[in-house]
Amino acid sequence: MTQDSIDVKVKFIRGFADKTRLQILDCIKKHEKTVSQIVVETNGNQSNVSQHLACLKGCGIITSRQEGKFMYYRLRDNQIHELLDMFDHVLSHVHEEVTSCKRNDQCFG
Amino acid sequence: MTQDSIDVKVKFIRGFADKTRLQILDCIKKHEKTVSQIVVETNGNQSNVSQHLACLKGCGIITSRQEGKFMYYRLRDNQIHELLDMFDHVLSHVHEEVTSCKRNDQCFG
DNA sequence: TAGTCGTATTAATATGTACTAATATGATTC
DNA sequence: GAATCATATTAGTACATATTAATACGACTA
Repeated sequence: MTQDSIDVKVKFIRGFADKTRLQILDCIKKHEKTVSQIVVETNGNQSNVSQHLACLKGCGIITSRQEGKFMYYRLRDNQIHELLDMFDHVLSHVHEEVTSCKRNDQCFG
Repeated sequence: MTQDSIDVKVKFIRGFADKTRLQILDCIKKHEKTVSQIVVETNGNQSNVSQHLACLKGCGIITSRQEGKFMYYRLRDNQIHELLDMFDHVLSHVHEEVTSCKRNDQCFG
């Protein structure tokens, strides 16, 4: 694996590694939504959501289309959908261990 | 999705969202290795690698077994292996966009 | 064309996380 | 049991990232 491709990989995965972003993804998982819909449904604030959407887009996780003054965001493609499902699936196995870990040092675990 | 389970999900995914940790995972992907083997192969330093291993373990991504003074680390199970493969697979599609993103604000994208 | 609505951007701040160096622990060997 | 080897932990620091509030932009509408 080249240095470059591992950097891209980190960036891509990091797109999923945030609570707000996972909430957004969950929110638009079934069908596209506008920014304000997402803001309401995730109980977020507009600026923050907008920034996370830009981040997700930059990571190749979502795409958008404009319709008048609205921007609709949706998952990039079905592979992203499958990846999200895979997370849930794997997590159903690991859940207990992850929960019980009480590490409290610099490495967030 | 409950608040609790989304927190666990974030934690789990974050386990993968770091260059050093991805390098470690790549290193032990095929078979278990000792800490010092990993240190050498990833060109890391002992303390740092050790901390990341603890992190990965706390995230439910790897497990370990002791043999004398050696600790062997390996992927937790085949699902983790599949997840790593899935990352590579999805990335082969998204690669260009992620690379070309030039965002440079607070949201790392 | 002024005003409003939806979204994006900017700047400031607070917090989280990775890294390094130093030290501690625990198991082996002499 | 002292020394050595493999690994873990701790403390300090630097850097990255998330959040908020304020502001700007762009597209409709009256």
